[in-house]
Amino acid sequence: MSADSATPADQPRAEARRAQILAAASDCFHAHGFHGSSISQISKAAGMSAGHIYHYFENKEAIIAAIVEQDIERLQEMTDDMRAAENPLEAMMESIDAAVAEHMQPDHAPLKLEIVAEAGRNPHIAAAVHAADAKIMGAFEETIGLIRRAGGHQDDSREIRGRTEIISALFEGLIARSIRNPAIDKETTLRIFRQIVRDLLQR
Amino acid sequence: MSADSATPADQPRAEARRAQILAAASDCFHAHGFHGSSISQISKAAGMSAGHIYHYFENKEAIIAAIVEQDIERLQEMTDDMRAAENPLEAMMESIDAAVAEHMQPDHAPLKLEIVAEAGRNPHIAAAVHAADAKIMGAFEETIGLIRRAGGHQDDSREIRGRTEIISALFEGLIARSIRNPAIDKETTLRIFRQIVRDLLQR
DNA sequence: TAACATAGAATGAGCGTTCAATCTAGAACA
DNA sequence: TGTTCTAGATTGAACGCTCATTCTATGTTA
Repeated sequence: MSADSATPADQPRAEARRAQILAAASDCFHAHGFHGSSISQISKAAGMSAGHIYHYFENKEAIIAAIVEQDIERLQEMTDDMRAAENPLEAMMESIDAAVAEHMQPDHAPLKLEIVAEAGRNPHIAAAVHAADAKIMGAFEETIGLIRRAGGHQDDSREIRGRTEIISALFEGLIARSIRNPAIDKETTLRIFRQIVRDLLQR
Repeated sequence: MSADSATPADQPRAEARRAQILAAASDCFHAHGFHGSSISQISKAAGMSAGHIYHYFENKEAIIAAIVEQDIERLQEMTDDMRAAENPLEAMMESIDAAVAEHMQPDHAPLKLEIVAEAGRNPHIAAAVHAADAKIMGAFEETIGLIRRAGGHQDDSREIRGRTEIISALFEGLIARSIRNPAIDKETTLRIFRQIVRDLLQR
C-alpha cells in the first residue's frame, strides 16, 4: 500500500488545471453569461476536452460556485488592508474610487448581477453566495465598527450592520445603474456617493 | 360557444392575446428566469400552442423587451402621483416603505437583476432598458427637482441628476442585498435608508 | 369567398453529461 | 540499467434531451 498518499507532484498539477478552467470559465461567463456559455466553449478556452472538465468540477454549477468563492478572497484582502491601516477611515475613503470604478466596469458588471439573480433561484448557487456574503460582510462590519468607535460612537451591532448593509447596497446598486444608464455622470455620482459613505462612517 | 368569459370586445382581441402571453411569460420568468423558461412552458401557461406565440412576438427577446416597457408604466404612475401631491417630499417618504418592500420581494428580485444583467450583454434588451430608464429617470428627476426647489435649494441639473442616481442605486442595491443576505435586518436597514433619502432630498 | 387565428408536428442545432478507450509518466522490479 | 506495471490524465464520440423557431394544415369569422 502506498501510505504516502496522493503523489506530491499531483497536487500542484491538479490545482493548476482547476485554475485554468476557472480562468477560462470566468472569461466565458463575463462575455456571454452563465447560461450563454457552454461547457464546450469553456473547454475550448481552457485548452482541454469537454469531458475532462468533469474531472475537476462536478457540474457547471460547481464552476460558478468556485468563482464566487474565489471572488470574495480579493474583497477580504481589501478590508483586511483597511483595518490594518493607520487611519482606517481615510483608507476606506481612498479605496472607494477604485472600488467603484471596478464595480462599474462594463465587462464585469453583468456577471456580478447575474450571479445574484441566479442565487435567487438556484439553491446551490444561493448556498455559495450566502456563505461568501456572510464572510465578507463580517469583515466589512468589523472594519466599519472600528472606524465608528475611533470616531467616538457607541453603536450597537444592529446599527453597524445596518450601515454596512446600506454601503454595500450602494456599491451593488451602482453596478446596476452603470448598465441601465451608461451615460451616467460618474464624477457627480461619485462625489455624492463619497459624501454619503463619509456620513455613514463618521456622523 | 360564444360565451367567452374574459374578452367580450372584438377589436382588441389581438391585444388581449398579447397581454395573455405577457402575463404568462412574466410568471414563468419570475419563477425560472429568462433562460430557464422555454417558449413551450410559456405557451402552456398562456393556454396556447408554442408556435402561436410567434404570431404576436418576433422572438423570445421581444417578450422580455415588452415586459420591460410594461414595468415602467407602473413606476411612472408612482412618480406622477408624488409630483401631484400636496407635499411631494412627504409623499415620497411615505411611498418608500412600500417601494422597498416590493423591490425586496423574493419572488420578484431575481428577474429585476437578471434583466439588467441581460441588458449588459444583449443589445436588444439593452435598447429597451435604456429607453425605459431614460423615461423613468426623467420623471424621477422632475419630482426630486421639485422637492429640492420647494426646500429652497438651487441646484444645477447635474446635482439633481446625481442625487436621483444615488437614490435609484440604493433601491436597486437593496434588491441585490435581499438576495445575498436573506436574513437582513429590514427594520434597521430601512431606517438608515430613509434617513439618507431625506438628507438627499432636503439637506 | 378571403383573411386571419390557431394547433401541432417537424427541424436542426446545441445542450450538459457520461463513458469506454487511449495516453503518459513515474514506480517497481529484474 | 532497461522493462514492465499501473494509476491518473485526457480524449472525443455518443446519449438523450430540450430548445427556439418554422411550416403546414385546419378552424373560425365576417
